[in-house]
Amino acid sequence: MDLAESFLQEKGFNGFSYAHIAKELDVKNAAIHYHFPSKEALVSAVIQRYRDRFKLWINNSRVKDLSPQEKLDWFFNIYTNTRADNGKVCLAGSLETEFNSLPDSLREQTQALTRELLSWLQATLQEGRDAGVFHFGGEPADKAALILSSLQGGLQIARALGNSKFRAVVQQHKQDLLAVT
Amino acid sequence: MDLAESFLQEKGFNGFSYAHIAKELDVKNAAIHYHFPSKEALVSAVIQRYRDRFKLWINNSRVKDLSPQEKLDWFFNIYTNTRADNGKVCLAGSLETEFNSLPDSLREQTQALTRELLSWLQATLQEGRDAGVFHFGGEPADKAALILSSLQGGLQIARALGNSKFRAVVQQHKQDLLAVT
DNA sequence: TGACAAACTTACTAACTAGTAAGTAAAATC
DNA sequence: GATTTTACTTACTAGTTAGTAAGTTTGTCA
Repeated sequence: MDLAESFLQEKGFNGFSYAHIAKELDVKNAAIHYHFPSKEALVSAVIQRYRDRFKLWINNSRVKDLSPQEKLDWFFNIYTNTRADNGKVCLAGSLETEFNSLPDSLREQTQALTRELLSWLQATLQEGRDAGVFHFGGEPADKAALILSSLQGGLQIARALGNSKFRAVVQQHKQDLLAVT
Repeated sequence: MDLAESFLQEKGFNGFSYAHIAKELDVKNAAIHYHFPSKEALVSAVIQRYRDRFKLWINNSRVKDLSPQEKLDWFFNIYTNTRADNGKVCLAGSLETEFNSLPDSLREQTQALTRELLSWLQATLQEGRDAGVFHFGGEPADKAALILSSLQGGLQIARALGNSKFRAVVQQHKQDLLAVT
């Protein structure tokens, strides 16, 4: 599952095969089918694990009790670390690019994951604006959509044009949110 | 080339084959190899055409003579129309997701395309801020990276969660840029 | 009318894809 | 000590992939 997750983020759903994983583990192709009957089942388990992990984090006091600014920094850092790890891309973003060639169950998993990221971000933005530390007009839901989009897209652009482009995105968000208007 | 471009934006580089194009055109597989010796050559020609088209547009007086606000609207509309056309995704974004499994010449083409989009956007933001119609702190290059990232990412999120998420991104950008601080 | 070239088709290949069926070795359980 | 379960391997299959070589039709031009 670790390898599948890595491959998804590095090469996309259509970019890796059972053979890639088998070679890496030095086992045969069929050994993976023993644990996961289909590629669909394997990737579904990977997304589920990712969702569970995120849920655990945001409900843990280590994140829950942070200030809105620190929460946002924590969230940005997830993406910064993803970027630093072999230029990986957000799992949700990777799956969305190939959404049209995904089996139904994986589409649903991708939808659920994206919804969960988005709603946590929305709540955090709301909380920060209510506390007077974030400044933005419009709906928190819209600002959340903008920020998540740019993080997903930023990781992709960074692949072509380098790390500095991703850092620029994060920095600009902080500038936009924290600037006293 | 039209079909290849569509498939790239709908299913990604690894998501379509010569067979898909051949079937659509009602010709044999080998007929495409006659015109484009390799998939690499085909996709390279598609990206080059896309770059040429963008260059033509931005240098045409119909776009060149617009106000910064109108220019930005024109740019946003490219993405809105891409979204409306079968839920397609930005060509650059599609290629970046699979950047790691792309042949060298396509990586270079993708880099060049992204750089061109980014530098036009940066110049337009600069122009708008100088004219006093756009309001943002920090560097125009960073704001350009943020906007392009979010448009690419927004098209992808829209696949999972629907059109409204993409509209939210565009609306929030206008809110952020035009709000008098 | 004949030569030539453009745009194919037919018929392949070698490599890779997800997935399966049957057999095996070792460890856990009764 | 016998039985069962776990975690594989061996040996496949049917379908798809990009790509090739040789032959065919069609239109153009001298």
